[in-house]
Amino acid sequence: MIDVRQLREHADETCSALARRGDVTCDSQVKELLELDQQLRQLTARRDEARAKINELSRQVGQLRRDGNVEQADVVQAESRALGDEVGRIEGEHETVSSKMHDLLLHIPNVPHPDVPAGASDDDNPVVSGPFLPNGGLDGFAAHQRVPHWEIGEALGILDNERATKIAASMFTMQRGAGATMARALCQYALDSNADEFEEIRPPSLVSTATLTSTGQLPKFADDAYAIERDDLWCIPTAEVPLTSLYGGEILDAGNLPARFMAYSPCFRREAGSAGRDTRGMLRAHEFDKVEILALATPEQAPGLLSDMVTRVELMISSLGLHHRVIEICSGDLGQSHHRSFDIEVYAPGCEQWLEVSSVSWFSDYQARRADIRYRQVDADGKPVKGTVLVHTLNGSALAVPRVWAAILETHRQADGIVAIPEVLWPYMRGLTVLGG
RNA sequence: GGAACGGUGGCAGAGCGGCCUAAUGCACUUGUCUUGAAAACAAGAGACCUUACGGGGUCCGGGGGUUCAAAUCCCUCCCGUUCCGCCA
Repeated sequence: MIDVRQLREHADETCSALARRGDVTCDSQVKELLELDQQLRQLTARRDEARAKINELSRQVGQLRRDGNVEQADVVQAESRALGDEVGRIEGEHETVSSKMHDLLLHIPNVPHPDVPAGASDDDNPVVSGPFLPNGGLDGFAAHQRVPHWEIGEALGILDNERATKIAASMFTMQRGAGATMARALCQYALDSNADEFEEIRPPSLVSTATLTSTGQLPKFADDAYAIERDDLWCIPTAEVPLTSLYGGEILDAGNLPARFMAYSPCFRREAGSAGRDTRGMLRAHEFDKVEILALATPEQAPGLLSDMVTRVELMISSLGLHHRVIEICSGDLGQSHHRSFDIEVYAPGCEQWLEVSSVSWFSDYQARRADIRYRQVDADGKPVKGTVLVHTLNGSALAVPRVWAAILETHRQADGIVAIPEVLWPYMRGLTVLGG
């Protein structure tokens, strides 16, 4: 959520920053929020005043009873009871206003970073690095690379989506043999490559409603997540969800920032809005594996971490011999919680499209406010400063398995139909260096 | 899943309707003393909301209730420990 105090004091700036998203509802939402905020503060003041009076009167009642002055005690008691009723009424109003306000806050998006390029949709996202393609560009791929991975996978017996559909449902995938090994190798490789700075976590794959709300998936995108209603749990759509909430409700020491985590996890997505799209192969599935990297940082550390994380993903993709480009998400295409965001896309010559394999994002304090993750600052002498500050959160996929797996099949397919496994994966392949050899 | 007992400040741990504005100990911070440190002594110290910056309010696992008044009584949910059952 955005900062109500910031909004109150700099309403115009916030509104015009939000307007860059091109979402017309923001303006009225902000106005309504400010009104509710005003009401809430008045109600709080009235309630606190009445409560202070009750506390005072109750103290008197206790004293009077101890002194044996029953008559006077009854009088004061009656006065206090009347005030108690008054407090009850105010609290009722308070509750109504504050829940309205909270609901609104959960729907108002984050303020874009000033450097986010202007644009209306994903057509306006500029390429900021690359494209890194073979000589000849998109025409530089050989004919034997222009086979879609679902055909390659089936021919080599390493992809069996038909049976995945039989035992689960459509849009589930299944790799077999060396294909399954390579899927796992990719995770292992991604974890090992980031272990220099990121602590490995193996988080729960099911989380509570509160946890899924902290990262912004709820309440707005409930249809996209798998719910286990009987136990009031949700399947995580990404390890970002448990990792962000790792320190939810806690106060960290500035000395421990940035705190960096990485996790392998399965990811579950209902893909409610995209039925019938990308149904073939590995481009879109209800369940897939991913290694996520995430950082909790001070506002000062955040920009450097953002570019570091993008660079890490680029290096990983290059080391697999894949062709990529980095695009920046423009103001009109930015996700609700995002402050600034970059996508890393890999070119898949077989299905002839750029595949989004990672999205690295900076959330400013938007998620931290929801999840209540703060830190204590230290002064020049290293002594703790009074008060607390919200952390900034950043995250991105270090490696999303299915699309990378698909791009490897297509990019490294040789003239003989066999796929060369990238050398960096060899240590994890039990001696295999090719698929289908 | 069944039973019993628990959840209090950074930690440990008392309190079981009103002098709780939460004891005490440890840890912490600042003074005094000291060349410096330790020890001793003294004082202080949390979070959140609000403020006319004097204050005021909220927080004893969460929520609800009883009461003039709740850490304390009642209901409910969550979490923990131990025993039983079941399992990997």
